[in-house]
Amino acid sequence: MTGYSEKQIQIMEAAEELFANKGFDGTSVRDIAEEAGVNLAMISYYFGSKEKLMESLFQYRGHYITLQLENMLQNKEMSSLQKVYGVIDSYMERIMKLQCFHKIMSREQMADVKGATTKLIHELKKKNQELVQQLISEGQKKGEFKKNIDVPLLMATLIGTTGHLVTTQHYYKKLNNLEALSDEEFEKHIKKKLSNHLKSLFKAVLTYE
Amino acid sequence: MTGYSEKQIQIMEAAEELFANKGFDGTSVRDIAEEAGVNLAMISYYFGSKEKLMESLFQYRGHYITLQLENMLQNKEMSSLQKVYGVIDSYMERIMKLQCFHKIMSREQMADVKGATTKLIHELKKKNQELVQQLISEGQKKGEFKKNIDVPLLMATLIGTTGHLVTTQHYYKKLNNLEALSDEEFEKHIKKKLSNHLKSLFKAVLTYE
Amino acid sequence: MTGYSEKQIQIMEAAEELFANKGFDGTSVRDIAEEAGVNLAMISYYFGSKEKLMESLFQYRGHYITLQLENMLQNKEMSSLQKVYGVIDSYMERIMKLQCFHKIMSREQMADVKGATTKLIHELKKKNQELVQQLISEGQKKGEFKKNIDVPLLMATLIGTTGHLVTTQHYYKKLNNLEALSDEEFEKHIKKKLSNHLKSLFKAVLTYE
Amino acid sequence: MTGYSEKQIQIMEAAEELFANKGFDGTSVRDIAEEAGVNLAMISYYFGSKEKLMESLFQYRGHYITLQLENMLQNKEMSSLQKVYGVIDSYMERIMKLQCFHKIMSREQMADVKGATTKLIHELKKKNQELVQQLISEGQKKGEFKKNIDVPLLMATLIGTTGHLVTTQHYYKKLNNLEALSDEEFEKHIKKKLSNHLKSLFKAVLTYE
DNA sequence: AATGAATGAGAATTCATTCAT
DNA sequence: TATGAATGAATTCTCATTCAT
Repeated sequence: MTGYSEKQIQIMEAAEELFANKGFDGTSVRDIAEEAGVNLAMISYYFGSKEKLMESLFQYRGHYITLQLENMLQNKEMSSLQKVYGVIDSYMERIMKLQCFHKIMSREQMADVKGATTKLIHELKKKNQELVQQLISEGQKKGEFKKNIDVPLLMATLIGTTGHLVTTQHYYKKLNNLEALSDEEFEKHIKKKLSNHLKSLFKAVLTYE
Repeated sequence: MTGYSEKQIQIMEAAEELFANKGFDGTSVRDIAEEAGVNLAMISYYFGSKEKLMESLFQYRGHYITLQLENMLQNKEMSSLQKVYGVIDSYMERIMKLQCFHKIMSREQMADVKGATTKLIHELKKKNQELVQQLISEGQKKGEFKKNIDVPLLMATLIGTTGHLVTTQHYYKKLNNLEALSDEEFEKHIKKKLSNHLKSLFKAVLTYE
Repeated sequence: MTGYSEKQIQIMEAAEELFANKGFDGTSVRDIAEEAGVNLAMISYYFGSKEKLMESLFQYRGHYITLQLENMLQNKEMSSLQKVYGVIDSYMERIMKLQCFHKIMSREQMADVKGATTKLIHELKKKNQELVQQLISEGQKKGEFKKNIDVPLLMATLIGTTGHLVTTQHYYKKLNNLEALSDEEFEKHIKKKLSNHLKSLFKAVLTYE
Repeated sequence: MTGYSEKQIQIMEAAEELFANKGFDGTSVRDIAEEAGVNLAMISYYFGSKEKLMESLFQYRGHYITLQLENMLQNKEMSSLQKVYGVIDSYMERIMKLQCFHKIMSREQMADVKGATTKLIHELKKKNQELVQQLISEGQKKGEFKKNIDVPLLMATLIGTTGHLVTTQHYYKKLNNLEALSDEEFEKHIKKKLSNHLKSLFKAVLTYE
């Protein structure tokens, strides 16, 4: 139970796509209302303001984003590398599923003025980094991983590479002659490639071989 | 000779910072005029419109961005890996120097509607990818590099990691307790770390050891 | 029997206070609903519109306002001056009890466009003036009062002085260092002062000594 | 020199009339723009907002209102009663000339929320009361005036009577069959009547005969 | 070349009211 | 009888741009 009505979700998802592609300021509430197929005044009615709609969206998606990974991390039978692979796939999967929301987050992270979303983003990043740090430390203790791993930069590579690919997929498609592929095929293609790429990258950096 | 007067550059650089941090639509021409310390009407007067100011900015910075690398790539005395290292440092250096402009480019790449900047970005990406491709191929021919290198994804890692770090440096600082550092110190710190990180990443992925 | 349900009165009294202090246009039906603790739609439901609510309020209060004085005026044992004093006290009392309503009337009287309230106000003023005129004439006939009394201006002094004090009591309090007094104490204080003031004024103007 | 351009004054005077007759909230900036014959956006352009336009109006008129009386009060040849008459005429004259502005002030004084105008009104009232107090005291010292004069209530009578007449002149006209008179004639008529009325009132209350 | 003044278009939001239940 | 949801119209204000000088 998210606490949002069907119509509210309809509005948030319309806003999500528009915010992702046109930016918050580039999107008018008219655009959102039209895209969502609701009356213009409903947006203020339901969310109070455009700003608060954005906050609601963050809460709505943020809720979904956080409580992942934990049970996998506690699994005693997986090797640390397997767990890292799990993190990679899970992260990638999540971004792929919430592409629009991640574009919005990317945009927000660039802003100089700290809005209501800043704190949420900070906490999300903190939590993610801690989980991965924990995982790497575990691998190091077990002797699986090298010493001297720079976790923050490793995170930057995971997040940056994935994010870059997602936000520039249109260019990627054109640059690599994949325009014939349907959206689904392309997503499948890119997921596989990216997964392999990141795994080989992480393996090379983390392990002794 | 860039063809831009001092005042025009003043305006473009003010716009650059604002566009980077607040987005194109989040920045008003009034903001720009104020930041640049020029009369409001000057912007339309000099550039025609806000849109065209953006295009001028791309031309102004794009001009600077492209004509790099070539002579280094033709150097016969450097190993391929050294050249790759050169590319990494040169790219990183460039992004660091033009952080604002790169933020703008990141934002633009997310947009769905293809503006006047789209073509420029596409060509830039194409050229970069070709140069690196060429370099990798050379390394492979020389037996320095492994076969089966996925250049587009490697580019995504280079660009994505660097870009992510630049655009989220504020979070990085806070997350890693580096807030005491001055901007300069931090930049130096991050450059070194990132350079090492990317080089070890590329080395691990490209070479046989 | 006024013909209004408890809930309707609740709404009208909430509206009365808000209209008095914020003006008709400065008060939203939402404000009224909230203040009255009723559902927003109830107001249209019960009164038809905000405008009609105002009219109902005028009817509700107007009803109460008019049917005063008459029996006192017919009293054969009071002197004319005593009757004038009675009018002063009765008028003052009424305004004090219906301060909010009188603020609303003051506001309405300034309006250029003649609303539904205009006629009611006109009739009220007419009736009042006639009654006082009658009373003065009686006093003149009896030789108690001077000739050449300008009744309309005398009314203006009665109404104007009282009204001014009521509508600006906040300033009066501050200007005369009475802020320590409770609302009740202040009302008592002001009533007494004003009664004395008006009576001495009227006595001086009306009588031969 | 008021510091306001011709166009700004044009706007303020249009606003003044509308605010007086329809109230601040009952007047839209559209109304003002239309009445003033200027473009809608000019109002924000010149004054920032509707609220600030109101403040400017208060400053514009307040400026004119205050610096009166003083030299008359210092005149050694006039009797105190003559000076009081002077105050009455001067006050009345002022209100008659700035009828609209005084309506606005009357409205503002009823408001519960203290806006930017509150302080100005308070100071104006304070100054006025002090000047009159001073004048009465002088008359008392000279033995011209009675002891035990309630100055604040006397002020209420001056201000209230005049104000009431001004704000309800339309009713006064109709009630006293003066509708045939032109505006100018009526103003002349009312001025004379009111002046006489107030003077006789004050004389009766202040002096020993 | 440069600018203060001006403007039409469009922004977000609030409003009184109505409707379906 | 009563109400949560919905809406068209109108609100204030900001915007990028242009014009007269």
